[in-house]
Amino acid sequence: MNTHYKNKEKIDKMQDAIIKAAIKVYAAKGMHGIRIADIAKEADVSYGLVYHYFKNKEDVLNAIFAKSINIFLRAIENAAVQEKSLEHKLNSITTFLFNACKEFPEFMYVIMFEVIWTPKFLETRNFMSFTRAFSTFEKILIEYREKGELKKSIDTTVSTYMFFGGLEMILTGIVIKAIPVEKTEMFQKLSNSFINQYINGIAASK
Amino acid sequence: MNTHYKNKEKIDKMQDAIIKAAIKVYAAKGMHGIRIADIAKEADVSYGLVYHYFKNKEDVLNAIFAKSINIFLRAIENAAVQEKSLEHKLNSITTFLFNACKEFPEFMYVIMFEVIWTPKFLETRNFMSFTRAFSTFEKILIEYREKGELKKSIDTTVSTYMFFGGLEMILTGIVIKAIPVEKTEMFQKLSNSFINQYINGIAASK
Amino acid sequence: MNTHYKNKEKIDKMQDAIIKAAIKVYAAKGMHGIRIADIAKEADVSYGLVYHYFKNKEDVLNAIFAKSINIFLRAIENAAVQEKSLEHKLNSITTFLFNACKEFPEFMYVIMFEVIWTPKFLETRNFMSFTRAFSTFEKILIEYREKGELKKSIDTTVSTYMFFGGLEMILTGIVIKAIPVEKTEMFQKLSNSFINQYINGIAASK
Amino acid sequence: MNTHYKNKEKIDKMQDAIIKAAIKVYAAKGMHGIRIADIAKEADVSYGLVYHYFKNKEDVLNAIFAKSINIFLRAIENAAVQEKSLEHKLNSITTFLFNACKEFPEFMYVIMFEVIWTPKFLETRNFMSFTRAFSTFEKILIEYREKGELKKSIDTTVSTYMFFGGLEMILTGIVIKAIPVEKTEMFQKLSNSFINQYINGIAASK
DNA sequence: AATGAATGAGTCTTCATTCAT
DNA sequence: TATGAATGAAGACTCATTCAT
Repeated sequence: MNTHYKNKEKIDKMQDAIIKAAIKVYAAKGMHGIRIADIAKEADVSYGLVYHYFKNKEDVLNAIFAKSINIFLRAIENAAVQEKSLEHKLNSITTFLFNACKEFPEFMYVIMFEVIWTPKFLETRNFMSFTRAFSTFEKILIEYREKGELKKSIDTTVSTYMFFGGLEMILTGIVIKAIPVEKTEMFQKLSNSFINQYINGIAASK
Repeated sequence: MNTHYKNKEKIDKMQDAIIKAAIKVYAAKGMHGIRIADIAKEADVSYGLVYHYFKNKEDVLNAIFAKSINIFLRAIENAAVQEKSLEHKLNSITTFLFNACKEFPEFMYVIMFEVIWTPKFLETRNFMSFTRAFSTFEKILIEYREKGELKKSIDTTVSTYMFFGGLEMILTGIVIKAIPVEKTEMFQKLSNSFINQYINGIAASK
Repeated sequence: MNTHYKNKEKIDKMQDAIIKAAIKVYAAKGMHGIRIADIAKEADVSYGLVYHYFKNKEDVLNAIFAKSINIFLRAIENAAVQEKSLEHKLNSITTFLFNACKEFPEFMYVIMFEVIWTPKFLETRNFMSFTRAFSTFEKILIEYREKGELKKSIDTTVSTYMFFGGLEMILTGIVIKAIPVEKTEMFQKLSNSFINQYINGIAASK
Repeated sequence: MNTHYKNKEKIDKMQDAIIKAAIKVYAAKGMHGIRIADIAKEADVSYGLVYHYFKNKEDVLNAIFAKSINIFLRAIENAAVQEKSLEHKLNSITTFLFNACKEFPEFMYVIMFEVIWTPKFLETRNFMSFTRAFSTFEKILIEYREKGELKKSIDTTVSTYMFFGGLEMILTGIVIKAIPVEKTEMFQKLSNSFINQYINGIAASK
């Protein structure tokens, strides 16, 4: 009865293993340097097998993107719905991403470097994911501006871009080790500095 | 008058034409999608000729980078030496880059998307260029913090990354037309919003 | 029975088939005229497949050499260890090579023309093979000179070079059909003439 | 009046300079490694100029051969017509070639390695030159055999091949420095050893 | 006569993808 | 399922040759 079900599980597990391997290779060789043969070797399967689980290379690439981008979106959307202060919401986003950097640096490397800025992804439906993330965030800002917690004068679009741009650059700095992070507490310090400065920049003056 | 001199000029002109074509192709196809044949076609020369002016593909890529990165560095270093207020300095950088977006969007596209974030460039001597830009900027912040114009508490590294990250993201938004800029004045408005929020975030409270 | 073993065999067989094809092409077009595409066509495989079995063109060329030179070395070293007269030893070498000419003329053509005299092979480790062959042969001469069977006055180095040079030239003559060999017996006659004259030239006078 | 004549001279001089350069390149890079650009650089002219003096690459190659082979032929044919003993004749040939090795090693390298054994040259009219050299030499042997100075039993074809083969191998040994020749007298010693052994091998027993 | 910029055919090599086992 | 042999399209690069100056 559930042979079928079991197979489905197996397929999912295999696909996941291949995507994980693909992300590693992606991190090491970049979007265009990535080769099916390398992915297969990293996943310790034959390259022929990759074609059982994915239609073609493009399909693997899309899977990498889909898996990666979700981490981002979920963090933001989770934050958006919380009944908390703006600072809490921002903190929830940054903490999540800083933790990801700490725990899956390779993964974040891929998000930071390859997935986000590859023109290919910006043009297609993938772009929508970012658009959604940005507009979800902007809505938070608008909400808090209307509550009077943020300056009336701020350009929420600019503020949104500054948030993601600034955060991304710091994460990148960490990932490429231009910003050294020896102790775990450092992550929290960086996160706090970032949020403080960011909120100071837009908060309504008391 | 001087044949030798003329030839040198011709060569420079040709190299420049090829780099320009290369940047266009780069903008359209990305770092790895770029093909010598396309560059040649774009420059309206045979692909064999590209090899008269450049040793190989790598050489062309490096030339693109060298040409691109300079725009960035010069803007920052020019700003650093001006005897003006912090706001003026930041404005000088942003204005320069916003103008570049307006006048050479393709060019900026390349800088934003390909050159800056390509792992290849982050590893080698090219990375130094960015390091230099970042540290030049950080020195400005430190200087003004010591003058008492900025909060003692700011982490200048975080602030530096936020500046470049935020600026880059906005420029990117413009370049990919996610941020629509119909009128030229818009550039100034965006620039002002950005600088205001940025300085508000770090300025010492009066 | 053992799949792994079978694969190894298959690989060896395929490599050998490609080398054989390569030798044919080599014989027809020479060291530099040889093209991977031609080898593939001769072996009746796609040129992509050549790269499954060999790293690159250089690798194929080296394989040709390795296969070719061995025929030579073995003949000489086998002869050296035989407990027989000098005449027998020389005969053993010449017979072996004459037979090779008869049975694998293309193969010998490659050895004679391309492998032996290609500067590329003279420079590297390949040269060592020849050095070894020559010095193995010279040791035989020295041994027989000390036994008193050869003139004390002979310069064994010159004699060694004369042996290989003379033999090579005759083999070449045969291979390019400048020396016509209609009947098999002719080989023995040529071989005898060569050895007689050679030994007469160096034998101690009775 | 003799402007025309002068031009002819100039042309000859230029052609010769280019061929000399070509031989150097030939010696360094071999038949197929040779490039017009290299020849031009070696001759210190533009590569375009090569096409003023030679129709194409093939033409240059042929010129190299023609110039090279003549050295060989003249030595042999001069020897043939001398009214001297066989030993004298052989000595005249070997001395000439050993001297060439001493004085123009690059030149001889080309003859030894590239020109002689390149299949291309063996097939066409160039082959005739060698055929002629060999048969001229064989006629000398036949003449002396009839005079009773050489064994009736020798196979003059084999003897001819042995002469050229042995001589070539020794010259090659010298050219590639496998046979070290520190002092000039060494050449004479090598030459003597060679001729002695050679003649011993074929001379009628007294 | 002389130069070297310009051309493009020819080759090597890589790698996604297919398919027999 | 799983393997890896086999295929061939695609692209970098070389170099003989032409031609405007």
